[in-house]
Amino acid sequence: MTSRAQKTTRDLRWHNRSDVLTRLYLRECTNRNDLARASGLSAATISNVVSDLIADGLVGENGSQSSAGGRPRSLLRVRPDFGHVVGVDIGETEIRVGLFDWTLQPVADDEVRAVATAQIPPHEVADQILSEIAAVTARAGITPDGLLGVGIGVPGAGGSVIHAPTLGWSAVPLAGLLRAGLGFAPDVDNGAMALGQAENWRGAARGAERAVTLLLGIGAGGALSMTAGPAGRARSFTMEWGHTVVDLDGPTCRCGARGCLETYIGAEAILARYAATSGSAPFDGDGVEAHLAELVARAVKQQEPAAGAVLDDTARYLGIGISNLINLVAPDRVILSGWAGALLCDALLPAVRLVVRQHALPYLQEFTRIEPGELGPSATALGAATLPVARLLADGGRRGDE
Amino acid sequence: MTSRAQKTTRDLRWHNRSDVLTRLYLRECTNRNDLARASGLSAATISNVVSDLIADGLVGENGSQSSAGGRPRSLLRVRPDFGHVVGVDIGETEIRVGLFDWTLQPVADDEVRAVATAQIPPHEVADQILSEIAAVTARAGITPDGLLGVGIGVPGAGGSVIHAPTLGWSAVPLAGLLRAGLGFAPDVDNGAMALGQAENWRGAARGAERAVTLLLGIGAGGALSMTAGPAGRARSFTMEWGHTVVDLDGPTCRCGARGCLETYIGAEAILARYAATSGSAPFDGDGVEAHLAELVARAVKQQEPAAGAVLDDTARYLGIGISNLINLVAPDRVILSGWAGALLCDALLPAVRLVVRQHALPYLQEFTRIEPGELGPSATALGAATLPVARLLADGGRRGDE
DNA sequence: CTTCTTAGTTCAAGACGTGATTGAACTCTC
DNA sequence: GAGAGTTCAATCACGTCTTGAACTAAGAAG
Repeated sequence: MTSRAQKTTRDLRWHNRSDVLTRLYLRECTNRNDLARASGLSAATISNVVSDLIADGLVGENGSQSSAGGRPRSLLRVRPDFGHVVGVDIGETEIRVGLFDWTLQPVADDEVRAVATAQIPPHEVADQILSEIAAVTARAGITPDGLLGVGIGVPGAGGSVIHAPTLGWSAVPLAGLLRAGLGFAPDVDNGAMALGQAENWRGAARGAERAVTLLLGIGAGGALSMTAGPAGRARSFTMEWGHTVVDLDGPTCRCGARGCLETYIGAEAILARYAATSGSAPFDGDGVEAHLAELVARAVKQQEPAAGAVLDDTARYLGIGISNLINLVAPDRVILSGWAGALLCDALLPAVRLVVRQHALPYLQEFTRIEPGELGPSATALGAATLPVARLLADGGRRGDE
Repeated sequence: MTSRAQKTTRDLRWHNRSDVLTRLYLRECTNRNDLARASGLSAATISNVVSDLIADGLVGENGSQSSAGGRPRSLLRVRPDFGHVVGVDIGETEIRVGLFDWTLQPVADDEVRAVATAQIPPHEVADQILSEIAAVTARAGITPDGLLGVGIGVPGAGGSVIHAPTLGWSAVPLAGLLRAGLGFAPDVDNGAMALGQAENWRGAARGAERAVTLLLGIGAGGALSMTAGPAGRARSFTMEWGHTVVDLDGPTCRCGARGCLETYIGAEAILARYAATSGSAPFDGDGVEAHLAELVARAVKQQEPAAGAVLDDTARYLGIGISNLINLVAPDRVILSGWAGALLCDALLPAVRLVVRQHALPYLQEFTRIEPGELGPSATALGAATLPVARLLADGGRRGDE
């Protein structure tokens, strides 16, 4: 109930420390002078804070840079060897576990385990996660309790209890299930949101003030992350974009409503539409990714009009769905991600942009750029890894005991 | 560019002052002890801050309240006589100017001037506003330059330049136009957002963490306001809800797209639908409010099936539009306001709630309450008046010169 | 070698919040 | 009805913070 903003003079220091550390982490600043200018703090304070950060091993001096005829600036950089984090991506068909240093450089190849997550009870999912974490850390010669944190991206809503309709999870205390095995509580949150944060820090949403990250796959999730103006910390929330109605009398969606966007741009919906128009065998639910990839390939080669038509329609639906988002939340960046997003982007992006230009309100779309995600297939695991790092940055790099 | 969060120990004080003042203003706390508990500050600090606030005339002691066998608590209350604010509602057909004390109690009847705001140039609108402000303040024996601030709600997006499609405004520097006449810059922002803030403070959205306020009229605007968790300040933004597509192949909207929600639930759209089904004379564009009121009356009396059917459809469209919002931003409160909202609420609310129950995702709608606005016909002017007050609270009650 | 320029540190001063202590105001019980 | 108990509020010494100014460090230019 009591507000967690800084109250005492001591909190003030932690706040400033967090500010400085975050700027260094995001590489907005590389020396003490920059930091002073950007943060509005005095050079004296920067000096104090930076020496604390160096003493704690979070930051290091890394050579120097000559300045126009004066003492050279000593370059400051976050030290990758401060510690490691793990990112876990819980998908519908697999669990992917990545190990990164805390600057988000991968340290080992991801551990990927095929698991029908929706068909086994949550506590077994938790066990699988623990064993994969043990495997990936062992392979890198680290013990799990030496980690700075573990982040977990789920296809649902975050909090202490997880609701994830696609997994059939309702009020699952995932963090609690993992706490005992890890020795500390992991950071669990929506995968799209986590991915959005990763794109914000290192990917296609760098510099955006209000970015929407869309996760296209079998479903269509989304997350809005706002840097919240010059004052506040970044703030994100999840959007069930796939379950917004774009056709009052459209087909029935698995959520029960009619005409949800997902029934038009979900991977299975696209394949079903193709099967219907091309007269080919109806899609049987297996190997969605491969089928969609083939469909896109055919359309690109322009050998098959039916494939092209299906993708044209998809572009229209996508564009309308994105236009709705633009009119509602006025993002300055829209990132298309997820495995289906990656497949569709090359072929569809120009068409989608055109549809948006026709549908979204001009004064809103004017500032909106629509871009493909830049973070590749393990993007969501990387995104999940940002969760504990974000907490670390917000705390100014405080370890548990300090 | 430099972040405006508190850096120096002095900013810390202003921050705490703002916190305390806001709690008193919103009547979350009524005495020093409450304040200490709620804010997390020590009793000593509360004591200091409160005496500052009293010395500055922002807060007064107002009797006392017996405590369980001890010294009675002295009741603290924000002093209405600290100053006045003006709220201006720029509608499509009229300008309404209200004078309030800074606790938002009306001081004089609103000045209302019928102005076809879309048909005269912005600088004339500005002149009209200035003369109405002069009139309403003169009537209360106040001079405009003694005001704490002036807030202006526009049907569009805020900032230093206003975009308001319904008025045909594009990049109008309204604040600049008014600055010279007022002697200070007014706070200009979206009307729905301002209204949302008012409902948040004094109306149907009290206590909500994430409230969506919908402004129903000829168009359909919306605003999302978040209290942003325990740490941050409230944060709001505008949504062009009326221009989200709910029917891919629906009728063409004035924005150019097809199947916008506005073409189903806009007041004129409802009347057009009625004219079409009842075979009565097509709506001629004049006296929208009266026509809609009559339609609702007929439906309620159940004398005319056509009227009832039109409203049933309207409830369905409204419900779907609201469900989309719930799935996207997961509000815990949805407020239906605006003149059309007021007319429709009594008749439609149960039906709307039912539609939402069927369409929105269960785990999201579970926490969402849909309520009519509580603030009456001058709600938007009142909302506009919250704009300068919000700034005052955020500054801890700092006047310009301090 | 001296002077200039820029980067970073040190130090005293001013401001803040806190806990402990004290004072104030009222109720309850004997 | 007087003292004990209780609750509210103000005061003060202390530790911590940021800041501006003075100062040191380190290289460039002349």
